[in-house]
Amino acid sequence: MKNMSDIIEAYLKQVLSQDEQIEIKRNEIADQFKCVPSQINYVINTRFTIEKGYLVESKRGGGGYIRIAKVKLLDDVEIIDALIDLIGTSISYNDAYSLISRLYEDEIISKREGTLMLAAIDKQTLAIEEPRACILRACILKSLFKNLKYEE
Amino acid sequence: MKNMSDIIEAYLKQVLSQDEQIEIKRNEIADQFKCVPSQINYVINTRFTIEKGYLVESKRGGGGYIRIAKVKLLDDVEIIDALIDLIGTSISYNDAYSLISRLYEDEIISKREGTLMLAAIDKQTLAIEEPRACILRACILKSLFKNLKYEE
DNA sequence: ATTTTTTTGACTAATACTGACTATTATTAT
DNA sequence: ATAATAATAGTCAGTATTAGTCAAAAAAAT
Repeated sequence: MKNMSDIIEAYLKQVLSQDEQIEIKRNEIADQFKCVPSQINYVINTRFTIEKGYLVESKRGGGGYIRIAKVKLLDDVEIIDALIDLIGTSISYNDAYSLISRLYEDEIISKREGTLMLAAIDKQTLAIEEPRACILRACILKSLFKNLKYEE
Repeated sequence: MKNMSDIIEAYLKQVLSQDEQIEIKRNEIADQFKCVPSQINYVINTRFTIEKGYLVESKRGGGGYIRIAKVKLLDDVEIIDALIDLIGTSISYNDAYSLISRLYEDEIISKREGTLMLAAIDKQTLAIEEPRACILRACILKSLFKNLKYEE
């Protein structure tokens, strides 16, 4: 007998194998598996991450839900992962520019997407002093790059 | 779509898809959906905001009404400028989400561009506490939107 | 023995629903 | 004309219904 998180994971994936996306009620699943509701969050946070190819959205309040969708990982995942490693925890605008250029040259992003990325991380936009701007820039850039890995 | 507010929203939008603007009687809609009249206000205040592209007018007293109109802007630049104005100096993630959705619905940006924009401004990405995150988010979003106005 | 993963629950946050009270406008009575 | 009444819509705060967070305890793996 595996642990409960694995069982819930398997159950959700089994349902997902039939539909492209599923909508669950956190409390219902928790009841079904006799666990506390927050364990559903644990399962989702550890097993249905974007890195593993899932997109999760939710809404609270009456009629609330958690929606899990399977996304298609693209071919360029390895290149992107390599670039994410290069970003590290801090990166200058110029180095970021190089990485974005690289994505454009490899035809992973369009010119317009590249321009948008640059707009998001330039010095004037971030409007803070240097050591912290580089850290923030790295966070934003990594988030942008991660999102390039999947489709839909 | 399980909760009443979503159902009422969908109904109103369906009627709006046929006419440019609609005029409803609050009590009639409340009767129709078996809810209290103030729920109609709730739906309007949460779903038919100016950020989402709607204009609402009303009149009380005999012959009173609530009029909902889909705002129509002329060209892309105008829409973008209007949205930049709405950003102001500080904006929550949810409000930003509405604005980006708006650009997508108006076919000014692709889905992937929208996803990238969201990735650049989400809470986890910015990784700072709330008052300052909203300010930073506004800076980034304005920079992104401004870039949409120029094509190469 | 130590580290990692899982489980738990108290607390927090977001969204939806309700009803009593208020505000405005139109109509009717004086 | 003015005042009273009827017919609307608005506000706000309280309750209900969800989901999220976080850190401690427990269990499992190393």
